[in-house]
Amino acid sequence: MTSPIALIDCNSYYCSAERAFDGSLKGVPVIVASNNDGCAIARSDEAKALGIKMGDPIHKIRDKIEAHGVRVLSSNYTLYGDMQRRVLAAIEPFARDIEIYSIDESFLDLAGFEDRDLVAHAQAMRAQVLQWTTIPTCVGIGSTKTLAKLANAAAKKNPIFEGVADLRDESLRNWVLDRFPVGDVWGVGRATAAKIGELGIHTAGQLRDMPIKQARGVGTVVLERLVAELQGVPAAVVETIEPQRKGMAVTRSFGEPARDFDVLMGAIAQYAMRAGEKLRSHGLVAGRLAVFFHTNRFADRPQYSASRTLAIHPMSSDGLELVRLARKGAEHAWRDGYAYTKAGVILEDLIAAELRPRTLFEDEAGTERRDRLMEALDAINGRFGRMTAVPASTGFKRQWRARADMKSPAYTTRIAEVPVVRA
DNA sequence: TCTGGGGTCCTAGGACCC
DNA sequence: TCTGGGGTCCTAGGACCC
Repeated sequence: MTSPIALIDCNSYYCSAERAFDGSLKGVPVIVASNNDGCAIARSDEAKALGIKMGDPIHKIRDKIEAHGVRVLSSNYTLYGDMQRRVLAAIEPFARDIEIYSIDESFLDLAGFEDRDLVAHAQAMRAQVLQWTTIPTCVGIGSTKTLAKLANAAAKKNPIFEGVADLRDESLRNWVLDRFPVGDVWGVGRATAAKIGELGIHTAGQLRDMPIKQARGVGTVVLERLVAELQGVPAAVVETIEPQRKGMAVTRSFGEPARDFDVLMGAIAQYAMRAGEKLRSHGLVAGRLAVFFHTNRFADRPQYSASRTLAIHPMSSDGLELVRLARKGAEHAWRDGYAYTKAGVILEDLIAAELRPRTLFEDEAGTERRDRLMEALDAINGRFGRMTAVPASTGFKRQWRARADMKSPAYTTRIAEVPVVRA
């Protein structure tokens, strides 16, 4: 008998986090926009009811926004990250182990809690999160991660569950699975849904009943595992230790297109510096750097997209070295005459800094000097804000900087911006 | 005028080796 | 006339997720 798994996730998380500090957002449609205020990435129930979809470009729903007084906010990741800590603190006593799956979702290993009424247990957990953070949540319970995820979606969609769906009971599970669109199953995307749709599989129940060998043939091992999980056979466990990350990226769309190399390089230099900072904050070094940039693929204009990958040798987290390599790649890939709207720096081949292989003829003293320089840079930028101290190559005008015109304050992480309650 | 950012995993196919 | 087989490693690209 496997122990029950729960998935708890926050409803309209970014919107809910914003509402925690701004009462005027309650009861009205709210959307949080992606970087550059480009598209809607979180919608309150009221906004969903207006037909605003995930990923809708803001400029295409302007009419709706104005007609219904939709409040649009730029994303404030510092706030969402800090609120996540508080949500996790509320959840912690209710599970044996927690796997943080995303900024607003966690899998819980409920081993040891089986003897309790798990629905009541989950309701108590939701109440705790709500009380500590004002953020509403839903909980799904099942014998596998896929079923817990599916239960969670059911709890969200169907009010009869009152926020908690426990699908360990077979007849209830069958009832839900038979009504659950296969395209909404965790791991079934557009391509897979179309492929198995042709075979007459349209519900989660039908996918569960697909012969496992056929699943392997139609999809890959991924679909095979998914069918097993729907049948209640775990193909994955709640992972309690954070796995070593494999890559990291800093990529951005520009507020204004870049037409000359220096402007583009300014953005790329900043991303490379930021990537180095991220590496160092995780105690990692990278062995490979990729730099890319491209034109706006939605625009009816000449298109160009380029990327270059370079070895970082010796492996390093030195921001200035990353900038140097990124420049080399960008120079190589550069083509005149285009309006570039997005660029990025991606680091791969990551390992812990202390495991970094030493190379022959390494300039030990030089490396150490650089390490100290980076330490000082991190200290300055940590204390006075990102981008306080930067290499001159990032430029001074930074006209590529993203728009974020409707960003909420750093309510919880910046003393000058904490909310003030007046008597 | 204006369409996000950051991840993971899997597979196929080429290079290379013995 | 007759021209292997099997393994590893790496990369690019697809699919999917939040």
